[in-house]
Amino acid sequence: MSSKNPDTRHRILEAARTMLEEEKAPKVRMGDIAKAAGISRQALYLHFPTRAELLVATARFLDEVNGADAKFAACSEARTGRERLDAFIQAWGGYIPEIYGVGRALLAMQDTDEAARAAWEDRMQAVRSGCRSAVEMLDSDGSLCSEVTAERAVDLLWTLLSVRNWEQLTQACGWSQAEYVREMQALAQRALIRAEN
Amino acid sequence: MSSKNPDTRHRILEAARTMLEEEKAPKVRMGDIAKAAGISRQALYLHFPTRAELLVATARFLDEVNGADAKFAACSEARTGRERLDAFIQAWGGYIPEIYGVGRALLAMQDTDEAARAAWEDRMQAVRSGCRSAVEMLDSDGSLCSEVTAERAVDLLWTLLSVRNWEQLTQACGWSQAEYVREMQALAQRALIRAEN
DNA sequence: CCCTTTGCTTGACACTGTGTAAAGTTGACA
DNA sequence: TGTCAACTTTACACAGTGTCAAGCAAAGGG
Repeated sequence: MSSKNPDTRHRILEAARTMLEEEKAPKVRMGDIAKAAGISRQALYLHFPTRAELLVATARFLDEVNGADAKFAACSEARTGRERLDAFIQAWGGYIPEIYGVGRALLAMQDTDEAARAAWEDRMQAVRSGCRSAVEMLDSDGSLCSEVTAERAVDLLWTLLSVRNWEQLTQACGWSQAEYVREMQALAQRALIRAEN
Repeated sequence: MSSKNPDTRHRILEAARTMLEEEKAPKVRMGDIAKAAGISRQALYLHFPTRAELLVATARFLDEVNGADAKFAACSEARTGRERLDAFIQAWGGYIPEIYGVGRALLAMQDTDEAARAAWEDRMQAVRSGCRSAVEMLDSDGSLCSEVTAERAVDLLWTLLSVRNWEQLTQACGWSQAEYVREMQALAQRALIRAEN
């Protein structure tokens, strides 16, 4: 639509990706990204009208580069609910650190920018639908814990796997990624899967 | 130290409390609070040097007014680990909505303001120590799930009970406060308590 | 009754970051 | 040679935080 040189656009996205990988993603400014892309701030606005839109585009770009969709899709090859749950949590454990920086930046502006909030929510639908498919399989499997409805279980799982949780457990509690994934697999199993009696 | 009229200070805190109770706490500005307190913006800065410090003071004020400490302390009267876990989750379920607004405001600026981040973390120590005492009792009780260490369980519980989770489940998933507390009690029990065999 | 201090007021302003506007430059292409 | 597209530079509006300086009004002591 409004974009000009697709090459420049690509350079911007690459620059944004690199910048936003770093620790302090929410502090990355438009000017920083422009400088890293080797263009002026105004040229940046020619390609992306707002910061939120640039961040969203970067998130999409990241997903594309990392083949996020394919990784999630691969989970549906699992043949039991339990396997799918594990596969999904594993996939998610790899996904979150990939988009962590951009996600943090987007989340940080969600209070002031409704578009950013909606965009991030939209982004998270991939994760949420992964939760849903895992839980549905548990349900049809008969392995879903009888004390929880499928709908409830989706919400719970989705919340357990939110970026915020990841953040809290890795940063404040010092958990490693591997620990986190393992622990969440165990937690989800204990909380969602019918106890074998 | 720097404070002048303690009466004015109190009026400010009351005004801040009221303003921050509302939906869009992170958007509440210094000027808004000053106006609500019936003073000028500059007078506000005479009492609280930064926005972060005002928010922290407001949080403390809220805790005091609501007798938060007493409510958490009452949990230790429980005589079994299970009871204490339930009592604590119940207390927490009442606490979070009380400080929700201020907490949201503080969390929203944690990326740009290190002081705000540290202050909120500090505030959350009350909740975290509640988690610790509940888990410790489960542990000495013999009712803690054998698959998880006590330290791990504290981290997990703390994360389950974070404001962000509350937020996600109530806002995005439409859960009510009562549902949330009930469901978290159940989840914590399934995830942390040894299965009766 | 004056005089000082205290607590606040008003008005101006620096600073940061986003986003807009306008005019100038450069290179490709016809 | 002329024109168009993509980008540049400079300037600026706007919002919000925090600072500074001068003024004012009331309380209280000499």
